[in-house]
Amino acid sequence: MGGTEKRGLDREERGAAYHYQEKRPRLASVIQAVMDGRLLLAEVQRKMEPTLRKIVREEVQIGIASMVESLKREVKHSLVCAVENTLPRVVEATLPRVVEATLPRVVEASMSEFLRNNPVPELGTPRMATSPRQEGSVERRYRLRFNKRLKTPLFTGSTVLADDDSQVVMELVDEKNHVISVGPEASAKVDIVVLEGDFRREGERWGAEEFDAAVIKERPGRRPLITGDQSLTLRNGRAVINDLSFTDNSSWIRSRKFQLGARMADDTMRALVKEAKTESFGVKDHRGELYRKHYPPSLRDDVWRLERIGKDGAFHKRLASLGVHNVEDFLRVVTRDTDWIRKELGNAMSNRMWEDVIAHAKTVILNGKFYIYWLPGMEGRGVLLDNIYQVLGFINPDNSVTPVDKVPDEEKPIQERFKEQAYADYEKIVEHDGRPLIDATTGQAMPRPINITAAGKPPDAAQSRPANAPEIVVDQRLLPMIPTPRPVSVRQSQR
DNA sequence: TGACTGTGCGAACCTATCTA
DNA sequence: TAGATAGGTTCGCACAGTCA
Repeated sequence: MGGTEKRGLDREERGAAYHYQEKRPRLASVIQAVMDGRLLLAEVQRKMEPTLRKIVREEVQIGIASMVESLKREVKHSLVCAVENTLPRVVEATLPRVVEATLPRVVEASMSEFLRNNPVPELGTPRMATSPRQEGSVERRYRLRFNKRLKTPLFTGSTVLADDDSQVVMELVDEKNHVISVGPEASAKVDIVVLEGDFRREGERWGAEEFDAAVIKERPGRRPLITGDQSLTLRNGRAVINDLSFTDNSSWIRSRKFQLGARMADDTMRALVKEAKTESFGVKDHRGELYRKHYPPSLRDDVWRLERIGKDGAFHKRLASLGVHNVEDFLRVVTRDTDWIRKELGNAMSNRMWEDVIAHAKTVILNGKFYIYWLPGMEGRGVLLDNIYQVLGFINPDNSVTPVDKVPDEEKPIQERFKEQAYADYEKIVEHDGRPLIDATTGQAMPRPINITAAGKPPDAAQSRPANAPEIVVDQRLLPMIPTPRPVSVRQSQR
């Protein structure tokens, strides 16, 4: 097993390995490669640019230095002093701009002259009038964009979707964000690539070369990092990403995050169209999704879907041995005897962990069913409970129900004994047969059981789930309905 | 044969408790 | 109070079985 290379180990080294920077090629070797026909035009330009940039910078510096010297000779001593004090700052401030403004023209002119003097038949006529390699050299008129944010976190093997579960659409837009639907660009091919997670922020400028340098390839010996729609063809400026998934997690990369990027497949198009990228996101092992906790959990979820209870972990095994297999089982046993189940889990379950488990479990959506414990030897009397055996009220012989919060004070001791008896004899609790249940104090149908949190309030799933947990919307129409009540004689308060 | 899926193993990580 | 320790969870890796 590769146990020596676990989490946190050698990440920097691995990151560095994947960010191997190509050494700057010597001009002579580049020229030789071109003459041999081993380099394509784009490669030539990419390899020569650093050298040419250096030459231009040196020439500009020499020119400025020469100018300063002649100025010095021509002005009086006092003026020379002033110039000496201010010029360095001026030069420092203007030099980068001078270089940036000069470099593209020099590169272009040098390339043309170089290729005129060194004709390479396979290369044909130089076609790149502008360089997309440097943002700012030529403003790219259009840009690609992902129409929506991605749904995160992503898992290996899962299809990449937008945060609203729709498909992600690639769009070609202009500077006013209008989709370009006509012209050759609107039906061009687009490549989808994976980028390093810390590559630029939204709105920042970058050049094509920087973008390409941030592209991540799969780890050695592994399948391609993404599979599916890696090559799209725009139709009227749009292309749907139907089926794209990651084959590997993002933990091995320095930033531990990826971004999806999109670039025009054709170099000519890249001179006109800026690349797109998404926000950075983590890609987790597929098992992370398989074992993911549910927010909120459902009554039928395995108990390990609750926070702090690991699948096949110690608590899961202990609960299973006690007959607690799902969230409903767990909540029922908690309602009946919190102290007992708490002790059964042992000291390893700290108070804080216990609070987390309970808080998560109580965000469950109840299904609205009623349960009844019929008191033995007391004809027609029973205890009305919800799914998780919280007492809702007490059933009277006339089939009406006194809600638990409306029990007269003088009856509370005996009702408390009924409740304890129900919990002690819980195996005889049965699901309600559907007869109408009428609130004895209002004459209205008994309200359907609602969720009661530890704080005594209905849970707010959006508040209780962690920030990164997906929001689950429960369709209330799918929940069982309480039978429509028949008008029956309302039990008036007779005591 | 390669991709996919399930699972065992073990290291990293988190949290609470213990102890000096 | 801070460091050590212990117990539990999470997650990456590797491997075996299955399937197209």
